[in-house]
Amino acid sequence: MKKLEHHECKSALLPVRDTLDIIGGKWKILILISIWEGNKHFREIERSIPKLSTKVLSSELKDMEANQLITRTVINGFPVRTEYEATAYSETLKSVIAELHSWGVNHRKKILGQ
Amino acid sequence: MKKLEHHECKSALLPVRDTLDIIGGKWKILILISIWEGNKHFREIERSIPKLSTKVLSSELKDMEANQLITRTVINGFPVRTEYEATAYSETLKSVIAELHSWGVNHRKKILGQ
DNA sequence: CCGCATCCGAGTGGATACTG
DNA sequence: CAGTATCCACTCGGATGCGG
Repeated sequence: MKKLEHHECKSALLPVRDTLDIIGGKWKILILISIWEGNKHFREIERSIPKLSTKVLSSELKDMEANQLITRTVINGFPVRTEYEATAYSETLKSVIAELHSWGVNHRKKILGQ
Repeated sequence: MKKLEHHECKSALLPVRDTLDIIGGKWKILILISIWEGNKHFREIERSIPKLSTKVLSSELKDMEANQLITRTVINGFPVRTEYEATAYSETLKSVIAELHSWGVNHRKKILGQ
């Protein structure tokens, strides 16, 4: 993708903020990765991420469902079980995460090597 | 850059979080863009970004200086003036921002088109 | 097992005033 | 002009308990 020029930055802001709102929190990427790794159930996801409370997990999952990164399926029976799964669409975030990762690796090298 | 595979995600997390910490706040990208657009002085930057208080601006600028995205130069005289400038290094964020932007544009299209 | 409701403390961020 | 200090409202998020 081409680089943004300075004069284009202002108009670029809203979508940038949208994206940051969606993946920028403290937990969303962790949760997404946990699901990518195969965790499907609420407690499974909770246990896979230290320090994450049920309240926060619950609200994060709702956001992510609204943004179509995951699906939520209730399986009737007793006890009730719920399955969360990553959507194909969520895969499109991988290039974004890859870019964040790449910059972060380089930045860490730069800051520490001084 | 190649896509991340699932099993690589865990090790990818720290650098991703680093990057999000650096640009993920509510203001940092706005401030960076304001400086890219030519605003150099504290009050100039403040006035260019609605709702941004001096306290927050002050602390954000410190973070950004620590991360070498900007430089701070005090010009003696009276009244004292200070110049903030974006570093060449800060330009490396443009591809990250471009990726966030591109995903955000597409996401907005997807969400609204329903 | 799933996940919401409630309570509550800590931290964030806004407004304003003030110093150098 | 540049930035800090203070006060305060508000939000966030942790702990816990409960209902389905």
